[in-house]
Amino acid sequence: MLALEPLIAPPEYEFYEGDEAEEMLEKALGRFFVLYALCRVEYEGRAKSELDWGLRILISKPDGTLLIHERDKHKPRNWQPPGCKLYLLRKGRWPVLMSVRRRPHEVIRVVLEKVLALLIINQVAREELALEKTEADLVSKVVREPSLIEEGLEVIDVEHPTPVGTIDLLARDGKGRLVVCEFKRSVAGLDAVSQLRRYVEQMAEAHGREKVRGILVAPAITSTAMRYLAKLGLEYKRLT
Amino acid sequence: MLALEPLIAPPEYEFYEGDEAEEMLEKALGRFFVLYALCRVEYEGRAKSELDWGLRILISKPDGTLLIHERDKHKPRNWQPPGCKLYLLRKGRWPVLMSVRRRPHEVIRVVLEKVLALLIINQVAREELALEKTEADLVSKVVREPSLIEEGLEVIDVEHPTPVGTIDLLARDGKGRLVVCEFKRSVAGLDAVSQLRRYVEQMAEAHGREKVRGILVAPAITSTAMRYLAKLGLEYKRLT
DNA sequence: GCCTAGGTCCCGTGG
DNA sequence: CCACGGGGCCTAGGC
Repeated sequence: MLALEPLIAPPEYEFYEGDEAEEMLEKALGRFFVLYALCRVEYEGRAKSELDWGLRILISKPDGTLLIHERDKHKPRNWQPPGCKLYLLRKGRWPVLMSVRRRPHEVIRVVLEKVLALLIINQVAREELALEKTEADLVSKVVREPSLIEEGLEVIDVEHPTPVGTIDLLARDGKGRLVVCEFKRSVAGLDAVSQLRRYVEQMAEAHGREKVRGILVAPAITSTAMRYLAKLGLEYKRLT
Repeated sequence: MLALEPLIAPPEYEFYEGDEAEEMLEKALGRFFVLYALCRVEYEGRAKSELDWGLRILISKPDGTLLIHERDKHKPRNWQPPGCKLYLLRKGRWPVLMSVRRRPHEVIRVVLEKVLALLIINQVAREELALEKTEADLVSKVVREPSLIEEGLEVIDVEHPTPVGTIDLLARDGKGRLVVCEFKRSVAGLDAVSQLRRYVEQMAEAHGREKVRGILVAPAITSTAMRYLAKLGLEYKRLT
């Protein structure tokens, strides 16, 4: 049985470079692999960055995803999304991993000085079903039980398309007025109010402003958003 | 010299479990480590998910970041941001890695059936300086050269605070009118128009609508956004 | 701590 | 293919 011990804290003075490193990486291309290496990283595309020599963790997935992580933070320091192509080339004595995205055109080059660890993985789980409490769940809750917003409400449509975007839920109240509902699963901010306003004014064009109400439905709302909402004659309904 | 070979494609029938696995993981806690394991993942917090038994890659950083990657996609399947606490516990014969976030309260539990590989890393690069072409760069370009927007423009303020958000750039035109500029580094959409409108109307309250112009500055704009913009009497200036 | 806004956002969905 | 909007968004910056 192969010991897993060597996987624990490989001493820093052990590594591969040059031809040796290139050979190892050749086996990895197209597979799921994790690389721990001393490298330089250049990115150019919509934005641009350069990372000087440093020890980094690189993850490459067969779907074209590339992630370059440093010591801190959730987000990778540099990355490439699925669909990109990975190439192995040479720059002087250094092997270089190059990932290319077509649209928009973006390139990452990882120049490898020392490969400290390479883990090539044969099998990784794919996406499976998993439940979540999303905004859509909140909407369907209201579709089933419109009185959660207010008594006498009647649902007309969900995901209702307009020239200025899609209305989460469209309804009619007890007095026959249209009710535009915008849902937020979390704290609603200024952007949510602006969104709701766009939809309300769009509907008002056909029906008249006095015949249209707008309700922001969310578990909470920021104070500035609340003030802005009130000023526009729109409403807020707390719903968790 | 420790061979790196064992790091390459460890056969699937080699693994640690139970006590052995727990011992290995104890050494890893608090360090930067990469784990390849057969595991089950439960997440509960703002949302909720459950992943059935599967082979996954788990990255844990000393800053509390936890990332659980599957075969595809850029984003981790489950994660925890920096600042979370990681604990190692036991559930029956299974070691469990539990990561806890305080606010909002969120928990991830990774139940470990088999540890196939564990890479504990001593040193990883931290954030370094790196240039980028951001929206801020676009703004400063205009601050230095206001004629890029139009002749006779005079910059009054940048990052100008208002009760409904922060105006990217505030200026005065040749005819003494206020000019509110909203910048987008990429294609501007409906949201950008709504944002600009909020600011323009805010400034109009003090100065009168006819004394205030609003310009959306971006390399491109969607057609729906352009229509909405025109309807509101706002302007678009292409700038890359 | 709250709140705003950007991001190489990614990602799904619908036209 | 574009475009819109959500996200457990994350992250930075201001107050």
